[in-house]
Amino acid sequence: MSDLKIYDTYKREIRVFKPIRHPFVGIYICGPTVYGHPHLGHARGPIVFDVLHRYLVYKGYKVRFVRNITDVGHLVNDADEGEDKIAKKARVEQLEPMEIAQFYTDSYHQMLQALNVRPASIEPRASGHIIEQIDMIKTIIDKGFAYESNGSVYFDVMKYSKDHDYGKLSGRILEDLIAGAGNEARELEGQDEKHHPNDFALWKKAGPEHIMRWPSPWSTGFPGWHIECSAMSRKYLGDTFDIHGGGMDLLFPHHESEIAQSHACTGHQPVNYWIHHNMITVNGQKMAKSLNNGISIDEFFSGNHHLLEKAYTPMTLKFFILQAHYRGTLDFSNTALQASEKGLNRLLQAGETLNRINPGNSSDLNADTLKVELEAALDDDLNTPILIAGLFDLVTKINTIAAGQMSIDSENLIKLKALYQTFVYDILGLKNETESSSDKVKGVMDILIELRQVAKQEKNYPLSDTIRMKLSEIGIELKDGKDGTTYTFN
RNA sequence: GGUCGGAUGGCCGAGAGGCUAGGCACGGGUCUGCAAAACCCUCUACAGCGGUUCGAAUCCGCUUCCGACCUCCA
Repeated sequence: MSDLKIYDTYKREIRVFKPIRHPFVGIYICGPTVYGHPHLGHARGPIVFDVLHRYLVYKGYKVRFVRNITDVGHLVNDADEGEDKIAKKARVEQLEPMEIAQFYTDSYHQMLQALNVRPASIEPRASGHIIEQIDMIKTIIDKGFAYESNGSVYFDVMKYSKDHDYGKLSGRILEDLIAGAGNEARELEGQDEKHHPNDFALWKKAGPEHIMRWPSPWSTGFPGWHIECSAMSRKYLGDTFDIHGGGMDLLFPHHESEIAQSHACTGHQPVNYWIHHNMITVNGQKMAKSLNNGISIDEFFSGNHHLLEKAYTPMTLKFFILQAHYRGTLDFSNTALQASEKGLNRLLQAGETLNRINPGNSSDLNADTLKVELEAALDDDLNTPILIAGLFDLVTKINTIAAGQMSIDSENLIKLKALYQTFVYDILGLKNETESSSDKVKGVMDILIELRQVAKQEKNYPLSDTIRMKLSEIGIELKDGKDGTTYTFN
């Protein structure tokens, strides 16, 4: 099997993936902040990294997949100031902060399940790792890269920069950050607590309005946003681990700060491969509340949104996302979604056609060659569009065989079935969403099809068409083929 | 203002010096009582202007337009 090559944001090049300790692979993905229902954009990361996860398992690696839940520390206006998002929501709705975090965590999990995303090995919560975060902050202070100021603790970016590359991951130059054109208007409370404007908070002293608060050596307060990922990834994956993933929008300041904190704390680069996926756009622009183009996952699946012409299934969304490369932006549109819906249907349909094929004596295709081609697509920086193109070539071949214009021997047929199972279902994680029929339903369908067949033979077309139409109305499609009638549930 | 990325056929989207995506839509055909499905055929594009090259969508330069990040963000 050839090597997986993946684009590393830090080194800015495609690199061959080599785990630190073969065959173990540690992956950390930045999960959601649970203060609202997930929207369309939240689906991309889990889907992309799920394919990575599944493909690594396919390649024989033992993967520990960690995806966190941020349930503290994110602030409304600014990384260092303002109200905690979760605490704010709590006051508005008069609920316990943890109740809200739980509610939206469940909502997020429902999305993952609908999208057939494999569960994480560990799903740590920031609120459950306050001790680890405080510990890490202590170490960073001891090593001289952070200082306390009025009960809060800040990371000393200038000091860190003397011997380290702050800004390398996100391609930022410290001087530009300091100049910060466009940032002049920012008037931040507590900015005077910092030695330097670029310093970021590791611990914040809580004002009386903060409901979520924990004791610490410096004050009763709460951890800064970035420290949770550093503390949790270190706890479960070690000082240096294989892969860290997330959205491109997290590059700065979040991931940049993570590197700084972890490096300052442990003396090691925390991550070997940084993988970032791009954003989903609507009419060429990122989804944002101010543009009123945000579509929640629920709205998407129900079709209940002014930008949606109809409801789309989770698998349609997944397939739509997988038809584009993860590093490019992906523009949402109804026509594109509907194209994906039909394409997916064709792909899944061919999988069933495959089960009806009878092997012949000779073979017009070689399953081993196909396998190599499909793997090559994913090895090339997880190029799912190419993989899918290859699968559609397969669809054409399967259909041609089914139509009797090509043949396949039993050995290749068995391999082909396995190939289809592996790539379509196991790696891409697609599944058939139509209801599976019980034996009884199957029996009823057989009776109906037989009755209709009789009607057709008697040229009683009004009756046969009525049967077909009525079934269609309840979502069952009849298709008359050469070898009899088949049906699909819509 | 700074940094980084884009501009591909009707739409979505790969590719990345000579071959060629793929899906959907459109048009024609085979099959069929009709329909659907399936299959076959057709549709040959790379923002503009220069340059490098035997050859450029792909490399270089300039221009125009678009986006992301710089603040919470998947």
